[in-house]
Amino acid sequence: MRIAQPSFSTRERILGVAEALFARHGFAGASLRQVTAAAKVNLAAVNYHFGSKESLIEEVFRRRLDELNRHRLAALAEVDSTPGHALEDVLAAFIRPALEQSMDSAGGAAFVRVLARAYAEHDERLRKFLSDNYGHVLREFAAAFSRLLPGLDREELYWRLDIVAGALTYAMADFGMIKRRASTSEETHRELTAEHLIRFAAAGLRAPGPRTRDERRETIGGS
Amino acid sequence: MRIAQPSFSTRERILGVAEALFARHGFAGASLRQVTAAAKVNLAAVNYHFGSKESLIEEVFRRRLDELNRHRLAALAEVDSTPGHALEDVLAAFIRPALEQSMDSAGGAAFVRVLARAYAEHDERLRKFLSDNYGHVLREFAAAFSRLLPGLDREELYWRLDIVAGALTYAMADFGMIKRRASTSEETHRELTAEHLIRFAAAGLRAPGPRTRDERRETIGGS
DNA sequence: CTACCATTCAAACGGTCGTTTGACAGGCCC
DNA sequence: GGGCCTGTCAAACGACCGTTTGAATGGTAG
Repeated sequence: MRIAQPSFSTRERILGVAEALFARHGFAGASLRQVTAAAKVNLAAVNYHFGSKESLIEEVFRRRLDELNRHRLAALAEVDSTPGHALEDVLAAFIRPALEQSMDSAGGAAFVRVLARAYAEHDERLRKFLSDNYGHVLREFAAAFSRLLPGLDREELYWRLDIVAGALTYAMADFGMIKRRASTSEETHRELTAEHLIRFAAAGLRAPGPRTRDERRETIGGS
Repeated sequence: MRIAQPSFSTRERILGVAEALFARHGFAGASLRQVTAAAKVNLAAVNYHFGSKESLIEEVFRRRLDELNRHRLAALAEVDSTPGHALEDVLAAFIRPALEQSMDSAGGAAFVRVLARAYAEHDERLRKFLSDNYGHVLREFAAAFSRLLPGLDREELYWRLDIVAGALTYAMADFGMIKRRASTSEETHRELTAEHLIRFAAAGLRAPGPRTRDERRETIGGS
């Protein structure tokens, strides 16, 4: 596997390789020696350019999250300005940029695993860092969803968006047992994943609220 | 935080503490020295009782997964033998035991983070181990779901179950932004989570299939 | 009591870790 | 030219890692 790209600067090569190795072995599991060796740079270069391993980790996050957030907000803005847009369109604006980045050729695939790992690490420092970069995006989307789901109160909506985010994170990191068949390309697989997620999430978001439980009976009794 | 419980055997104390520390710092991040110190046992005890750190990790998994699978299958068997049971009941058999374990007082809470971490680690060895212990349970549930959703073909069902598993894992590990309020007890919070997950997942599973996309229009066009 | 066995223990093994150091090279401005 | 800043490099620092060793411990069977 090609990791180092000598045409890039030392700093960028470190970032790219670190992303790939953090994804594969975790933050604690990937050592600076592995990173610098794979990037074909000197060991001391990390501490020179980033100060510490911890700062390197943060920089790996910042680079990708800035890009993802830009794409998401741009997609949301376009959807929002389209009259008569549907719930599925807002979901697509949230889900598609993430999946696209998760399968982009230049290392984005690695990053989503890094992101999933960060969630798993459950580190408070890192969580705050993510919330700072992520929070306002999620709030904007919540507002867009709220406009399309006027019957849903705020708390109920946040519950459901939380579930959507969970399913998306899981899908991006390719955790599940659904394996891409060798016959289907990455793009096709991404498109399939996006369609399934959007369809599932739209139905889930539209589900009847907790109070009006009676409406379920007619559907349940069916078979 | 109380970790060591001197009344338990050395072996069990190591397992409990290891679970807690793996959850907090990861498999690579938690050292045997930290584990043995917190468990108040000798450093060599791990290699004596488990052979290696790797085997200790596997044992941490086996202990909890055996219990979880037993509960899930028992709940499924009871649901299956109830005439006229609903999709929500099968979902409850899948989701409730997991959430119960994730909030049980004796360290189960830590385990789900360990589980989430294992997913994130994406290690092939560990993944196979999980699939061996997990696979047949998931297949049984898939069959039960299939009976209640006769219109859904096999592949579509697996896609959706994958999404449910993702949302459940995410919810168990408490990744999301929905925070339990100080006023609500753990049990109440667990019950709320279960209800939301079940309602959301039931709607997602019942969503119209990919072929018959036209049916969505009436729902979308609404607002 | 003796012999045995499972268990615990302190100590040490070789290795790898993140970080620091000081020397060295080259471009750039004065 | 000389001084300076940026970047790279090999080497070393102390700390911590998983594992192994061999002796000590204590209960139990013969």
